[in-house]
Amino acid sequence: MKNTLSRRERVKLANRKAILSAAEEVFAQKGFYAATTDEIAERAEFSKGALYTYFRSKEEIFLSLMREKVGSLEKKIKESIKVTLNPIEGIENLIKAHLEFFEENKEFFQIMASERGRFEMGIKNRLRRELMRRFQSYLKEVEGVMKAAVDNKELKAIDPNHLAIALIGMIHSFTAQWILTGGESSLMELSPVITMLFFGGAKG
Amino acid sequence: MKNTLSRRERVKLANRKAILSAAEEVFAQKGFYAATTDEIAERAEFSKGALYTYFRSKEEIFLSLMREKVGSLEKKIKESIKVTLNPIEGIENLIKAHLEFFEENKEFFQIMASERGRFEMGIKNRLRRELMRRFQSYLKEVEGVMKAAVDNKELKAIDPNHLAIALIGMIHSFTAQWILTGGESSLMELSPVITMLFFGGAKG
DNA sequence: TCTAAAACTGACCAATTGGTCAAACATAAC
DNA sequence: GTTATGTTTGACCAATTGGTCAGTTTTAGA
Repeated sequence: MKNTLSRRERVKLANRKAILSAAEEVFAQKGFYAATTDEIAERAEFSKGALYTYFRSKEEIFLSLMREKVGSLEKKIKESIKVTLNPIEGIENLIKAHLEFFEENKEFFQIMASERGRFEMGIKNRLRRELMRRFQSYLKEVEGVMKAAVDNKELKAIDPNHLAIALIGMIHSFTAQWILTGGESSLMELSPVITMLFFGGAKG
Repeated sequence: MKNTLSRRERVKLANRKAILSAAEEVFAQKGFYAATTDEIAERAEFSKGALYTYFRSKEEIFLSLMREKVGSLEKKIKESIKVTLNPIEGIENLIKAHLEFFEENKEFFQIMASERGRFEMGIKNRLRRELMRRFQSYLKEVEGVMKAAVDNKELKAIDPNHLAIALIGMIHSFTAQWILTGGESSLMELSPVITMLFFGGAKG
C-alpha cells in the first residue's frame, strides 16, 4: 500500500519537499533576507510562478521549513532521552542525538544560528508563533532531563535552565566550528569530548 | 592638551563614531542585508549623502564597525589574561572579561552571532580579510591560555582548541539567552556559574 | 564682512526583487 | 479526440534601496 494519496497529490508533496530543500540551501548560504525567490525557484527547477502555488510568500517558505526541522529535532531529542531511565545516560544520548542531527542538517543549523535572534520579529504572524512554540518546547525538553538529573543528585544543584544553556552552548559551538572548518570529518567523533567536559569539567 | 587635531578633524571623528554607533543598532536589529543606509543615516541624524563622505559603501560601514569592535574585544581579553601568571586565574578573568564586554556591547554580540557564518564571503575584500585576521587572533588568544593551563597540568590533557571552543560556546550561549530574555539583570552575575561548570563540570 | 573650501542635502537613478497573472501546457476521464 | 481541470511559465509591475551629484549651507581664516 503506497498510501491513500492520489498520484497528483503525491507529486505535489514531492515538489513541495524539493522546494523546501532548495530553499534550505539558499537560506543557509545567504540568510533569509538576501536569499531570493528566483534562486530558490531555479535550484528547485521550477519557475517563480510555480513556487507561489506551493507557498504564499517567501516568509511562508522559510517558516514552513523551520517549523518542520525544529519539529524533527525535537522529536529526535525526545526519543534519545526516552530510551533510558537513567538521567546521565539520557544526557549522553542527548549529546549524541544533537550531533547526529546537526551533522545531517548542516544547513538547518546554519540558518538557526544566523536567524535565531530574529525569530521574535513579527510576533503576530501565526506561523512565527508556532515556530517559537516548537523551539521553546525543544528547549524545555533539554531542561527537563537536567532537572531530573539534578533531582536524582546525579548533577550538582544548579538551575536546570543554566545546565541546559551550558550544554547547548557547547554543542552549538563545536558544530559551528566543525562547519567553518569544512564539515568533512565526522561531528559525532566529538561526542566523547563534549560529554567528558560537560560532566567532569576541564580541571585536571 | 586636547590633542593635535583641529576642530574640524575632531568633529569629523565624532561624527564618524556617531554613524558607526547608529549603524551598530540597525545592523543588530535587522542584520546586514536588511539594514538600510537610509535608516542608518536617519538615526545618526545625517543625510544619506553625508554618510557617503564618511564611508565608501554600506559594507565599509559594517566592516569598519566590526573591525573596531573585534579589536577592542581582543584587547580586553589580552589584558584580562596578562594581569596574572596563574593560568586558572587567567581563565577566570577571561570569563569575566567576556561577560563584561558583551554586557557593554550587546548589539555587537548580536551582529557577530548572526553574521559570523558569513564573514568568509567575498574573501578578496581587504577589509574582510583584516576582520577575519583579527577574529582568528582573538580565538588564538583564548586557545593560548588553555594551552598554558594544560601544559601546567592544571587542566586535563585535552586539545586546547577544544577547550577554547567549549568555553566560548558556553559564554555565547549564556549571553544569547540573557539578550533574549530582555538583557535587564546583569550578565556578570553568571560568571560564577560558568566558571564552576567549565572547571568542575556538572556532575555532582 | 568676504571668500574659498569643506560639509551637507535630498531628489534622482539604476538595479534588484517579492509577488502577479494571462496565456500556454499537461493530465485524465469519457 | 474533446473537454475540463489543474499546473507551469516568464514577462511584467511596483516597491525598495545602494549609491550619486548638482546645488546649498556652514565654517574658518583674512
